[in-house]
Amino acid sequence: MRENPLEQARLLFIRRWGEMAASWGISRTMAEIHALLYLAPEPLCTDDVMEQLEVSRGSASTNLRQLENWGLVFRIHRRNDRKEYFEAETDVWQMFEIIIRERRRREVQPIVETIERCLVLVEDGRREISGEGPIDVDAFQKRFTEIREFTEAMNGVFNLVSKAGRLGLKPLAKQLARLAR
Amino acid sequence: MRENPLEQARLLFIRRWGEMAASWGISRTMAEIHALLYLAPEPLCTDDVMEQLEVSRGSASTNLRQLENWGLVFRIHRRNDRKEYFEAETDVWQMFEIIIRERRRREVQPIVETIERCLVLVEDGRREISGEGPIDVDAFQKRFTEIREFTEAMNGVFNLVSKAGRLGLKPLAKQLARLAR
DNA sequence: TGGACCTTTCAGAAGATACTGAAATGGTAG
DNA sequence: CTACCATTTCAGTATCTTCTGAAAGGTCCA
Repeated sequence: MRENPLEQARLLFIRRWGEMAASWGISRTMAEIHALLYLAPEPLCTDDVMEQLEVSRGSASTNLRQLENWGLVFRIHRRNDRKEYFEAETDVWQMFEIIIRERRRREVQPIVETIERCLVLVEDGRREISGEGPIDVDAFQKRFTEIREFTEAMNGVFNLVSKAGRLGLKPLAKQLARLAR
Repeated sequence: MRENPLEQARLLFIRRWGEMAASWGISRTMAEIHALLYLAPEPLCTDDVMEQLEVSRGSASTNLRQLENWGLVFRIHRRNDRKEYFEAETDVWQMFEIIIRERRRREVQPIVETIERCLVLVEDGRREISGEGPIDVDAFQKRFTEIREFTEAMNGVFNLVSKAGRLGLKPLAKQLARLAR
């Protein structure tokens, strides 16, 4: 089994996927579980995960739950079997959409709201110090508006890409990509 | 100073930028320093950073160096002044390009290479087990090719977006974005 | 050459994050 | 209701990351 190339590929991918996740603020184990399920030909149960990745029951449970919350993994019940099985989303475009949507909600939204708040504060400040001092309020404000414009543009780009994926327009995305060169 | 709205905005933004960074695998302090410099009307020196963010000299030095390595911050020398000053890249499109280019090089490239390697291994495995057992090699291989296609498409999209920014075609990016709705 | 001034480095400390193992909880069938 | 099986929770622990403070390293000028 150790020198079976298919098995080698499987283990290599799982390891690398976990390593990469670390630099993206995702725990190594969670990513490894995701990779394991992504490659699995059929749903796995908690004990399969524990055994294959050598993690504790607690860790497996917690991470599977989190993956489920992200919407990247589904819980499956089987008749005459109390165990729960888990299956990964295998459409990479769908995965992309899920990840972007969730990260936007959890991590981008707060900064967008902060920018809006900052712009309000800058307006307040501008009124307060009108005709006073050498402070360049315009330049200060510009830093905020530019970030806002950027996030709006990015928002749109991601919508476009995910729409392209959803409609099965993968070739279109490629086409778009080629345009850029 | 505490109730000056401009100052409030500045502190709020720095705080939030640092918090957000944590979920993206970037250290809080490094992000705060970046935000501080991004909003600063003129270059700051190490002591300014230490004072304003209440961090040690070692931390300031290390993080400034890292930001410089990323290309997000520039080191500036002044005549008749031994101190070094630091200034942030303020063009957000440029920032985006830098961040994507660096993360791609450091974090996406390894997974791409792994995928290629996996595909080679799968071909080896296919030969080895030809006409044997019930293992569905095709399905297994498909998981890898789909990720490869996806990364290629993404690559192209990012090239397009960064080109749009580079050419000053920000309105185009917005237009593209609107298309998606 | 020596001293003033700054930056970098790094060992140890602090802090954050994730994991373990076991107890508590939940749910199902007899 | 009880026994059984599986999942969840959580306090304690391990591990990894980042920070601190001080010493070492550079550089410039008198």
